Formats: sequence, C-alpha cells, structure tokens
Amino acid sequence: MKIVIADDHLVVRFGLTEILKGSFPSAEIEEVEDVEELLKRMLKKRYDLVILDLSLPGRSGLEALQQIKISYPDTPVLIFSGQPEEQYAIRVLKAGASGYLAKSAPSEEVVKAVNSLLLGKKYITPATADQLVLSLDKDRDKLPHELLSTREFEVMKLIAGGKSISEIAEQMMLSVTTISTYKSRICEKMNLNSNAQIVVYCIENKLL
Amino acid sequence: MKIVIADDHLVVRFGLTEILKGSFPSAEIEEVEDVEELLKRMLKKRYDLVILDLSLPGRSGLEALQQIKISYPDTPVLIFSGQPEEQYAIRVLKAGASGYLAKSAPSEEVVKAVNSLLLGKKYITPATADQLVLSLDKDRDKLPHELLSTREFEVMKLIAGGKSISEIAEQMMLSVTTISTYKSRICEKMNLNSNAQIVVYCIENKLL
DNA sequence: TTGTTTTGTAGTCAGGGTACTACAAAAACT
DNA sequence: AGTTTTTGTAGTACCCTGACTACAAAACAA
Repeated sequence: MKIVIADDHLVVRFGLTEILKGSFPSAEIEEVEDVEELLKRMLKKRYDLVILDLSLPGRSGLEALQQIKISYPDTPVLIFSGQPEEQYAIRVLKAGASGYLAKSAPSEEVVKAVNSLLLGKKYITPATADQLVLSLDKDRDKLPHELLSTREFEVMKLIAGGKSISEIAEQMMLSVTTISTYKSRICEKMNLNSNAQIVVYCIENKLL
Repeated sequence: MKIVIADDHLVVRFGLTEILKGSFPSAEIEEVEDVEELLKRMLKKRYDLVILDLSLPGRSGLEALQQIKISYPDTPVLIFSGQPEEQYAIRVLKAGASGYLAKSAPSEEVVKAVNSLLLGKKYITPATADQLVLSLDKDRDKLPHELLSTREFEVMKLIAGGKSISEIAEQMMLSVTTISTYKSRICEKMNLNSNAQIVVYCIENKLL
C-alpha cells in the first residue's frame, strides 16, 4: 500500500499521515509539498493512492489532477480541499478524481474515504452526491460560473485573486491574448463587466 | 502547560497536536473547532497558550482575537494563518497576538514559536519583522484605509464598485492620469497591488 | 457519421492604464 | 515662522488590455 500526500501545509501532511498510520499500519506514506515533486515521485514509483490538496501554490491542483489522470489513469486520487464548498466537488470528480473530502472532515470519514479508494471504489459525501444528482439535470438552475470551462474557471479565480492578465499568462505559460480571450468569455458567460465584479461574484459564491 | 488549539480543520488540529506532543511531552493539549467553543473553554480554565486559526467559520479570527485579549490580556495567542498574506500579520500583532505563523511553516518553526510564547516572549518571522519595522511609523494603529486622503478614499470606493479609471475621471471631472495617481497612492498606502485586492479589502472592511 | 457548438489557443491593432515626474497649495511639524 | 510632508492635480511615453478575428481539436447533437 503506497500512499502519497501532496499538500503545502506541513501540519496538514503531518495530521493526515498520523490518521492514516493509525488505520493503515502497513501503508507506506510519503509526503510532498508541491506538484513538481509529486510528479517527479510518480515517475519513479507507482502509488496506490494520491491525496491531493486543491489549493497548492504554483500550478493549480486542478491542473495537477488532470495531468495525473492523463499519465496514470488507474491511480485513484482523493481531493482534499480546504474549502468546504461543494462548489468544486463536481468539477473535480468530472476531472477524474475518485473522491472529494473537506479538510474539516472527521477522521473516520478520512479513513472511510481512503478505504474506499484503495478498494478501487469512489468516495463522495452524501451532500456531494446530492449535488451530483442535481447537476445531472444539466442546464437549468446552474449557477453562472458553472457554465465556465475548466480553463475559464481557473482564470476567473486567478483574476479574483488579484493577478493581472499578464501574470496569469506567465504562470499558465500561455499567451497574454489567450488569457484575455478567456476573460472576455468569462465576462460574457457570467455577464459581468469588470474585474471588480468578478471578485465580488467569487466572494459571494465563496469561490476563493 | 495547558495549550488550546482552535482550528476548524481536523487534520490541522491533529498535526499540530502531534508536533507539539513531540516537543512538549508534558503539555496538556486541547482542541476546539470554533470560536464559541474556545471562549466557553476559556471561561472554565486558564490556558498558557492559545493557537488560533485566523479563518475560522462564523465570527472571524480577528474578532475572536480581540475578544480574547480583552478578557484574558495575559494569555498569549499564536495566530496560525492559512494565508501567507503578511497583510494581516501586522494588524494581528497590533490586535494583541503574540505571534504569527503560516500554516506552511516547517515544524521546527512551529516548535520555536510555541516555545517563545510559552516563555512569555513574542514570535515573528523575519519577513514579518521587516514589515513591522516599516510600519512602526506610528500612524498604523489606524486601519489602512484611514490613511487615505478624502479624494483617495472616494476613488477607492469607486474602484471597488467596479468603475474603470476613465469612468471615474469623467465622473469626477478630473484627468485620467490624476485618478491613476490616486490609485497608485491608494495601493501604496494600503499596500495592495491590484483592483481585486482593493475590492476584497472594501468588502472585508464593509466599506461598500 | 456528419454537422454544429464549445474549448483552447493566439495574432493585430487601437485604446486604456501606469510609472515616473512635476509642481503648487495646504497641512503638519519644529 | 520656517521647514517638511501630504494633497490635489496633470503630462509623457510606454506597457497592458480588450475587441475582433481565426482556427484546429474536442465535445456534442442529429
């Protein structure tokens, strides 16, 4: 049983490791603090489970997830998110994660989730399950930001976080004009018309 | 040695507890997950140290801090913040915290910080220390926006409301570059560096 | 399976925004 | 009263952003 935990907060890695050691004494648990390192390790070794923080610095957790699922489609990934926002859950599951867990989850739930994933099953909380069902209804009663594509969504969050267009372009290694296009599409889809409104929207909908 | 940890994330409490148990074997460590509970416990018992997450749900960590310092001015509080925003560090220290630590801090640093506070000393990281020195220019017991001139304040609110520089210029019948200058001064005085951060600031401080 | 829409990506060019500089009037120190 | 700092205001020249356009790949619909 090889498990790797990717999170930039030392205490989180530490706490998680302790919890898992308690319930999975035979597991080999490794810790990394960024996506770079995670990918490097995965090149060398096969893991039975990846536990991934969504809000890693640098490359976003979502991107990391996609990259992992492309290279290692069979390795289950448990997303461990700081925001209890079930907002992300669906997006993340669609992107290939096998489970979604909030950092505030009680330890039994952590254990249960890890257990499921190690057995090759998915894990979602009842609340997320509900959301999933609702979202299957598609179109109607979707929130504006749910119309955004993955890329658009990422860019929206970076804008709301105060990054300039060119900073975003650099960070994502894309052309400035590409980001600009995303921004236009974001504003169009959510009909907003200034960065400020994007920020307000994100705060109101707890997307930050 | 009685320590209480207030954080809404189970793993964080857990990890922190483990780290502290390692270095302070004799410490009695308690965990709570919200401000309510923290205050309730503090009524019953005297603690030697409170470790407080800034971003607790419900009442904000800052408010909690102030309340604690009013009721128990002698109990040291270590702020344990998810955001590395040194934006808050100073404010928090001014509000009476004895130390400020980022969640990504390595465990030795955590231990060092706790050690300092238990000995009745303060603890700040070098980066924060620098900021502190810079801000010693008195004045800073004021909120950042209170440093703004009347015009600057007006412009800030308009920016936060989603107006563009040129719209503001037109509305105030001033040159675009004038408004731009105001904006620079606003960002400088409040040390922010994007419209988005201005919006966030205004929302957080209920200036809209 | 073919046609259509969405998504990811980027170029051009014009217009908007910013940094730096400047300066007088007002305010605040000494 | 004399000096220093802050405030209100703006120009120039360059950088950033946005509108429009484009196009291939992917997803979707028929």
